[in-house]
Amino acid sequence: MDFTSVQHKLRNWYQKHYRPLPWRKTRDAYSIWLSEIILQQTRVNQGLPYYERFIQKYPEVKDLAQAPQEEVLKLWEGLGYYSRARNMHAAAQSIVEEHESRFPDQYAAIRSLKGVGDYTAAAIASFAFDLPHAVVDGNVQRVLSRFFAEYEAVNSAKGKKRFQALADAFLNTKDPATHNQAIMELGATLCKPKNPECDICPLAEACQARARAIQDELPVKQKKKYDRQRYLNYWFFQQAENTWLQQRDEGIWKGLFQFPLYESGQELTKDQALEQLQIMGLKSSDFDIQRQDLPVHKLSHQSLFITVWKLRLSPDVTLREGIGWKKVTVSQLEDFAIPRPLRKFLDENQLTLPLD
DNA sequence: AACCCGGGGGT
DNA sequence: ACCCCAGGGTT
Repeated sequence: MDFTSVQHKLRNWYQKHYRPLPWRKTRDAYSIWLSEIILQQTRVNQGLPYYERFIQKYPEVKDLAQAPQEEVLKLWEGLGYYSRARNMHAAAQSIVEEHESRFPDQYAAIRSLKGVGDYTAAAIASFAFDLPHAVVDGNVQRVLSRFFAEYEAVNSAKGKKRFQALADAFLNTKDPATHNQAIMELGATLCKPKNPECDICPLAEACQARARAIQDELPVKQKKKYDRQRYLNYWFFQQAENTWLQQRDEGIWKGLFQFPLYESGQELTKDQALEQLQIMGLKSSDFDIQRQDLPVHKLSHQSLFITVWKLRLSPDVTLREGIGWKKVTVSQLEDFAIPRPLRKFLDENQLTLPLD
């Protein structure tokens, strides 16, 4: 099938309506890579300030490679999916070591970088080097599913192959960079999940979903995940100006810092909390205790019920520290990468700290 | 194939 | 309350 005509309509539309985003003003592969990692599962408006901060702090790949991981995580704080930051950091170091600090310019080498999958590799290859690789992200899946009235589920193994094949066939190989940008921009601004603006869509005439009025049925997605409920109890010890942190070593928020954690199967009563503290070697006369339940932290796949137990320790008590605990002053807390709900807790309690 | 990994904004 | 976002890695 010949897509020349619609490709040109798409391209013309894009050149007239695109949003002037900072990573669209450069051909620098490092900058483009940085933007693509930040934008994975992240809206443009949410990622923008982070992109500016990273470029400012790490102008070149070598700067990122040389930074301490905890500094990178701190800069990433609040953006979520922290493995992106860890992988990006490791990839920067591999570029320095294996590519002489030059960002690789071949698709296979780009694709082999940590944290770079099919989408991101195609994006970098086309945007930075004009290589003819078609991107397939959520926007593209939506546009193509409608344009071709394709009912195969976008998240099944078969569907992924199918949509990559459609994207490959639709790609304008004479200007893959603009084509890729354009189809994503169309999905982001006109061909939206709900209420697509078909009236002003450059692909409207050839769109099969529009012809059949089935835009709302597409794209098809396979079932959702169940919602796990977890109960996180944080011991916010305070003794004079000191408090304690521990670094997470697995699962959600890996690498970030939190107060010492006790996770329970259900919401903890005060008596149960006191029992746990006793197991940790504390007598009830050693501290004042006050609980604060944080707003339920809802994620795409789990709900976190977080309780912060504020514990003011007597000056003469020696806390028996757990493995990996770290004693810091309350004023140092701002220097650590801390999960969003705990950071909010700290921000909102700032005025009352320390608790005497 | 199924599951894990954050946080926020639109509807 | 639910959906989705410039997805990728692990099991």
